[in-house]
Amino acid sequence: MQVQKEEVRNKILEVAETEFMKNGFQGTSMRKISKLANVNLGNIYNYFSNKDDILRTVLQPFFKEVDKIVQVHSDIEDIRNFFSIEHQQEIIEKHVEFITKHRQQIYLLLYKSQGSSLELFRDYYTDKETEHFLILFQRLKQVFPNANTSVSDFFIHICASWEINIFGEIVSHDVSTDDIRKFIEEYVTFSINGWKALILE
Amino acid sequence: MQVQKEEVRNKILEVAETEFMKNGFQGTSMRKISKLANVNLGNIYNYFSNKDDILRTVLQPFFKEVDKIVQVHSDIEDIRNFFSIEHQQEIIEKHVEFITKHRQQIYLLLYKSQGSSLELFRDYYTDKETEHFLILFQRLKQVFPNANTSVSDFFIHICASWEINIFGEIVSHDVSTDDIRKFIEEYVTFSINGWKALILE
Amino acid sequence: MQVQKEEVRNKILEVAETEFMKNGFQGTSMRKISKLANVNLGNIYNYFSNKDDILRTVLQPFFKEVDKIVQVHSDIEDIRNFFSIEHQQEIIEKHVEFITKHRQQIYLLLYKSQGSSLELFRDYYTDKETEHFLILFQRLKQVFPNANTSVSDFFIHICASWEINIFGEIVSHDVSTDDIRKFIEEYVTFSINGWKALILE
Amino acid sequence: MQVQKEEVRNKILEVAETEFMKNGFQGTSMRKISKLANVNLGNIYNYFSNKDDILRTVLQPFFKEVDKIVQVHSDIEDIRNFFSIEHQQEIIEKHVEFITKHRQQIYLLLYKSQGSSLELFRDYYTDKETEHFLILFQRLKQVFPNANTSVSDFFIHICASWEINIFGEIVSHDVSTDDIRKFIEEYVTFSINGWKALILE
DNA sequence: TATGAATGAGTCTTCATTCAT
DNA sequence: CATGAATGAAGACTCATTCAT
Repeated sequence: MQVQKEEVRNKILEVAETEFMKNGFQGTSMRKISKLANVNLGNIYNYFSNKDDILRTVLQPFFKEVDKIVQVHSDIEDIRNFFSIEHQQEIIEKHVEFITKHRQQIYLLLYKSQGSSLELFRDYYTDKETEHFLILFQRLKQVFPNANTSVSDFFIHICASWEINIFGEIVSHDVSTDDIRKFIEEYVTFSINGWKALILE
Repeated sequence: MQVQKEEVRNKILEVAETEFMKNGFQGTSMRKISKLANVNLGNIYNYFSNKDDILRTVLQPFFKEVDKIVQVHSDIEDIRNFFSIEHQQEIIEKHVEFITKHRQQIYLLLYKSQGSSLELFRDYYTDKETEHFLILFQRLKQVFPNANTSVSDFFIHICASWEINIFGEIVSHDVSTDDIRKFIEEYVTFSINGWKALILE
Repeated sequence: MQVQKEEVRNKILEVAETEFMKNGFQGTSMRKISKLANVNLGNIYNYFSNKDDILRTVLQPFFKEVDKIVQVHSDIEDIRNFFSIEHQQEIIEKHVEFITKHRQQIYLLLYKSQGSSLELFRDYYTDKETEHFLILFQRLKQVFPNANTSVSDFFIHICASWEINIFGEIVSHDVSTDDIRKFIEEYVTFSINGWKALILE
Repeated sequence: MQVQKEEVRNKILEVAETEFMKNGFQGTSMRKISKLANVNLGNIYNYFSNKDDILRTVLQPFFKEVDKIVQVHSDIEDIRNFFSIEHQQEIIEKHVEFITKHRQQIYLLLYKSQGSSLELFRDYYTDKETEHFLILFQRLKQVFPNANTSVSDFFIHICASWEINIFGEIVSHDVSTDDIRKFIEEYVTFSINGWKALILE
């Protein structure tokens, strides 16, 4: 009984996730979920309180980890290491691991959640990331007093947004892990030297 | 008479654009357009064949220019000048001009066209941009045979996507022209040095 | 065309009124109205904005007159005439005329509007009536200073409520006009002597 | 065990009564009763055969006594005493006692039972009361052959209905016992003199 | 060209009740 | 007795589009 129940619940979530990804939140009807999951329409409401709840539940495992990732940036103990390739690699490795794990959810959240209560997640996350970039800059100023930290807020915002965009692109394109790794190296080289040029001269 | 008709047509387009931007393509009903435009619901179908057609027409002036912009990169007569700040400035200045002019349409297209036939425009445009990046690279190789042009396709794709994302961020945030200019300088400095690091060493 | 339209509209109202009276507001579904009126369900919403709107429209002719009736009491120019049988007859005659005219609507409003925005009409009307009774009493005190006007507010409330109840009973029972007239005489005799006993001793 | 079961049963009835009174019979769902009573939805059907049954059970203690009250009028041993204030006081005192005791049930029955099998109780009760009024009149005629007992049936019906309406008003307005008593005196004075005027002259 | 009524399938959600366990 | 999943119909309302006039 308990097993059967979990089965139905999971079937609903599974079907919903697929459909949301294919046709978006607004483009997916409860009827369709009901039919594809082979679960009586009304019965769905014994498992979830409404359509939005299904989406939130689909994304639950993702949200549980997303905060951890966001906090990674704060743990900058030695800012001097920040520009080291190793450190960057490490950070991004964690991100990519995260991305690979939640590929589908990220895609759903970034591109297919319009009309749901989560449609503003992208902005929320961009703002969070921007905050971390700014904290990073304050630390930098303390350690390198001569650094030019007058970079415009909007550029920082753009960079934060870029990161999320990168996540989006990765999850949109089914890039192989190897390609991701190659890409990371390029990205790190690219941005470290970009930042250096902006800040240190 | 013809003038009157144009008025009706334009009123529909105007209202539709506003509503699409506010509530998205799927979130906007023909009824609402009809009411807000003060044009009879059935009559709308004398001007446009369906809802999707309205969106496409709204974005028509934008599409007319977008190809020009896309082709800008191809006109690289002297690739040696490519890394010059002046040239980059010029290119991006054109982009910003374009962005400022079509701010609304870009926003609509990037964030609010889900459910329409244009929902894949972002991908289409990214691909176009990626192509241009690749052409640029071939030219580069011809001129600087020693350049390391083994940058991964995915990274190039990411950069093309970044550009579109930047467009999206700009049109999403009502940045002042001055801030845009400051931002461009930073962006150019940042990316030129990023590319240098990737390619020339 | 215009004629046909009115026909449909009236058919909806007619069917709705009948069904509301039979099964109450809550007990009547839009589907049923649609079927019985032979009007496409969605099309009903071209005529009325929602179910409640239908009820309100059904009762509109009633509401237009109800305020007139309510104000009748205020026009007491000569309070000395108040207890005269003629005056009472006149007042109630007007009421009965009103009741006979809007028999169905009153029934609907008093007994079958639960769940609609009009479900509190009975209370609203009772309060209005109570107000008028109280005004009447102030006038009485001015003219007959020795009158005992210490009748409890609740009793006055009960009498106001009684009136409405009488309306309800009349419309519930298809009483003939003759019987109504006979009843009025009895009611007037009964209540005038009741009030005399309460007030004048 | 048996005690526990009684608890469950009572909890259901208690919650149902509250909800029926708040939102009416139709406006209360089994789900809500289940949740508020903390009793499994399906399990409710082990105690009651359906929603209507719950309402009927809620009102059972009331119905058990209502017949006694109705019969009070029949026990007129000496019709000569009928108009005595003492006797009327006594009768109505009993009614008020009854009302105070079953305040909630009366309210539920009179105003909130639409859609249930008891929605016609008001009519049933009015008819019963009317019968008693008529019996009373026959007795009166026997004792006072000169009395004018040609009062219209409808007026009697109205008076019976008035009583029920008074019950309704009392239970609707949380009148204090003192106010009820004051009101009764007024009511008795009022109606006795009303009847006198109608019958004895 | 303009009207707005008509269509029919669609939206999400809730209902009372039943059933296997 | 208790559970809570299952059922199937129903709830009000909206949709893009078509059509006769």
